Amino acid sequence: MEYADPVEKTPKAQRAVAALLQSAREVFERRGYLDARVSDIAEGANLSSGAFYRYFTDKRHIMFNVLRQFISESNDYVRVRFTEDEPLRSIRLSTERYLEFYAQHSNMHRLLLQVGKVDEEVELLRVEATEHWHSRISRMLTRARELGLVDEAFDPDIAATLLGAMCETYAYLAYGMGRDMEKDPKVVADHITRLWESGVFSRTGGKGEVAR
Amino acid sequence: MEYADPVEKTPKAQRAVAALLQSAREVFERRGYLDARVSDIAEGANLSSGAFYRYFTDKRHIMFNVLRQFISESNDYVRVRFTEDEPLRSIRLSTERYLEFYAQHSNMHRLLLQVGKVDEEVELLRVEATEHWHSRISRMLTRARELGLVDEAFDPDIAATLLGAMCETYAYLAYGMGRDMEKDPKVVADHITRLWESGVFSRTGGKGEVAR
Amino acid sequence: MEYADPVEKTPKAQRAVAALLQSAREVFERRGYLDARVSDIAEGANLSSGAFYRYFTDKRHIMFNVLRQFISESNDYVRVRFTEDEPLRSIRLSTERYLEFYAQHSNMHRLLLQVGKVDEEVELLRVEATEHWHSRISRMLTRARELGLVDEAFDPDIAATLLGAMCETYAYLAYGMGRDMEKDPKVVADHITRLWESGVFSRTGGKGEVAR
Amino acid sequence: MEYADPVEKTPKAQRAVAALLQSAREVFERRGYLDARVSDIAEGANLSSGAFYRYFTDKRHIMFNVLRQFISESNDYVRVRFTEDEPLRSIRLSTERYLEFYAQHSNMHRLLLQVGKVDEEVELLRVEATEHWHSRISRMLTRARELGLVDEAFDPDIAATLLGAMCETYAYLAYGMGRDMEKDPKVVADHITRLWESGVFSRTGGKGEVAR
DNA sequence: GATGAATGAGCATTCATTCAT
DNA sequence: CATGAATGAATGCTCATTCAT
Repeated sequence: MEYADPVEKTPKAQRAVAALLQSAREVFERRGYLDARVSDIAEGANLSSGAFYRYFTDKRHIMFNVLRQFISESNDYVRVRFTEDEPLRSIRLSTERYLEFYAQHSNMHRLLLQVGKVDEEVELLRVEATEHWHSRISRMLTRARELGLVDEAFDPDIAATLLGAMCETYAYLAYGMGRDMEKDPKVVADHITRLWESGVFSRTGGKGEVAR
Repeated sequence: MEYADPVEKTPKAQRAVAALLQSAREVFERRGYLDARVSDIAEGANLSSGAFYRYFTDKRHIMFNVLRQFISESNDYVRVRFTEDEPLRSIRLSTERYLEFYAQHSNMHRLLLQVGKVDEEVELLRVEATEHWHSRISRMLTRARELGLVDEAFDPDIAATLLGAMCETYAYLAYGMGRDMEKDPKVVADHITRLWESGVFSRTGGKGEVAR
Repeated sequence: MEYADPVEKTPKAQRAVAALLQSAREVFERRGYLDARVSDIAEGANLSSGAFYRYFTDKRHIMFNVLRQFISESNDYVRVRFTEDEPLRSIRLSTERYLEFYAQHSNMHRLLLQVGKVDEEVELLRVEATEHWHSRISRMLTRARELGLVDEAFDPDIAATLLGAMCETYAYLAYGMGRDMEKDPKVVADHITRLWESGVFSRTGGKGEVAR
Repeated sequence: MEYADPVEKTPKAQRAVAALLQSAREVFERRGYLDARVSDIAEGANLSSGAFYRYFTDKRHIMFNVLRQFISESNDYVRVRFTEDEPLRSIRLSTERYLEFYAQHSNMHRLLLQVGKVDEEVELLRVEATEHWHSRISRMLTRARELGLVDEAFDPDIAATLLGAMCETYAYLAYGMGRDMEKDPKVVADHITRLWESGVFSRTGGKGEVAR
């Protein structure tokens, strides 16, 4: 937080800020936050390292800006309209969107995760963004419950968190870590949605009751 | 990998290794891997920093040992026997165990996650441990499917991964980040299991009861 | 030296120079010479840092101007007319004036001293100003000696220097350092003058002669 | 203050500290505090710059040590025994000692003065050392006053301060600045003492009373 | 086997000064 | 003339690792 967005008036300065942000993003993606040198960032923007400090307090400052921007983009992309009589469709769409975006920006997600593990405040930022998404899903569920579409037994908050957890970790493994897993967002979203819809266990199935 | 476990013969040397591992674990938990100083670790074991290098190649070496040991403990704790005719009961138990262990060792999990984001090889270690757990669940599911207990539509691997994802992320938020969430492993495991059993959505369209 | 006084023709330029000098003086007093930023000086004069260099060669240049001006003010204030038949009265008055001025401008004195310790040439400036004062006193003494008012044994130059030394250091401690000392210029000047007049030791007192 | 004296146990470490202090003193005398580089100090002690930080927190730390040591040496040198029935002799001796020491260590005095102007805490150290000397003289005067040797009109504290001021500033000009002045400590001490003894003005002289 | 002293690479940061606009 | 963006030299400091004792 603490860090304000740089607001520059002259066009030249605005260009410099933009170039620095772009360069920082590239350098961070390439080398990670810890190994990124301010001089590299500046150089990537065709600026001297001194110029960097005209616009940003330090490396952490520009990192915050880069990540905030990314989180914001991500939020925008994932946001979907809620269709009342088909709540699962909305959730499925949002899930798919999340996976798509992750797949396309796995490097930035990697960065976000890395920095979070090293910088408490960034982690808070990240988690709060996640929770923001959860809370939207939670609201959808609450509404759906009012419509009698959702099992009364479920706490919408927990359920939303669990959904988010599935998406996030699956995406990390599939796209971030490149594990050998189904990659198609549609297929994965489908699977998740089905799990949500009917559970894993066969409806007709005999003994699959919750064990106690 | 690369690093062999230190195998010392003399009792004195064995004690030194044990003390260093213990100290390293404490220091890592307290300060994180990056900020941990070798000298602190040595000091915590009542040894000089020079002595450290008699037993470990470098800081990374001891970190690997500490983390491998933790992962191993974790695996042991989470392993449960599979009860064929009550697969959900087994899964529920394993889930609960996982959450319990996480709650009790959230600092070590935090460490493991941190280091993973900074050291590729450690991340592999961590992910493979996770996948090991997934694969056990996957095998349970496959077996349950053969018994007709599981919906044919589900890919056991994906399902297992999704289950693991829920546990892991939920635990991270609840215990690692201390977010304001349900903390009781039993309650959470219950929720997750119920989701698995019947899905979120009401079967009858009505007020879908929780299966007992 | 080297630096010429800025002589600007247009009224605008003259105003700029005046504003810069004023601002520089304030910034120097507030932060000291070393920590003063050219940009702060310029800003204080409502000018860009680039404009600064239109009027002054560099930071040192304006510092010289500020200090020369201060020294000149000081000289003017301290100058007193010599009353032939009452030399002590003149000296006392000059002493008092010196102390008064110092008390009122202790920040500038602090600056002058600071810069002197860091810039040989400034120290010369300062010392020469001091010696200029000394030499006036010395001339007074010489004249007084010719009149038989002063003990033949005294070298006027040394005596003048010693007088100046007393004033300067006392003022530094009392006004510059804020030590817990008599602050009233009149009282201090009185003391000093009395010392000059009759020495510390009791005239009638027994064995207080100069030890050899 | 804040800084503790480095107390090292092993002889090697003690030698390193001594070498660093010696080197620091030389570098400081040669280049002044501000322009001295830690690396130069280390190099002068045949050590790497890293080694420096094993013993000292930073440049300021070693500077404090160097200056404290110097002040202490100076105090020791100047301290003289007080001869009750010849107070002036004691004062004269102390004066002479002060001048001698200053002449021999004018570079260190220059350093002390320079640093004081830039570091508040050092200035306090310096001033307090000075005042310590003053207070000793003050005590001598008080005692002498009790013996009826000193004019009742004099405040011993002010008088002591004035004496110190004369010595200090004279020494600075003569030895520190190399001005063209009498350099022989005996002669100067003589002059000062005479001033103290009988004042500048001729006893028999006509109108030289203190002007009011 | 220990000790702990020594090494030295590596990077962030500041700000006086210059110069394109 | 003024602006304010860009330059870039210069150095303090850390700590993993090595090595003399």
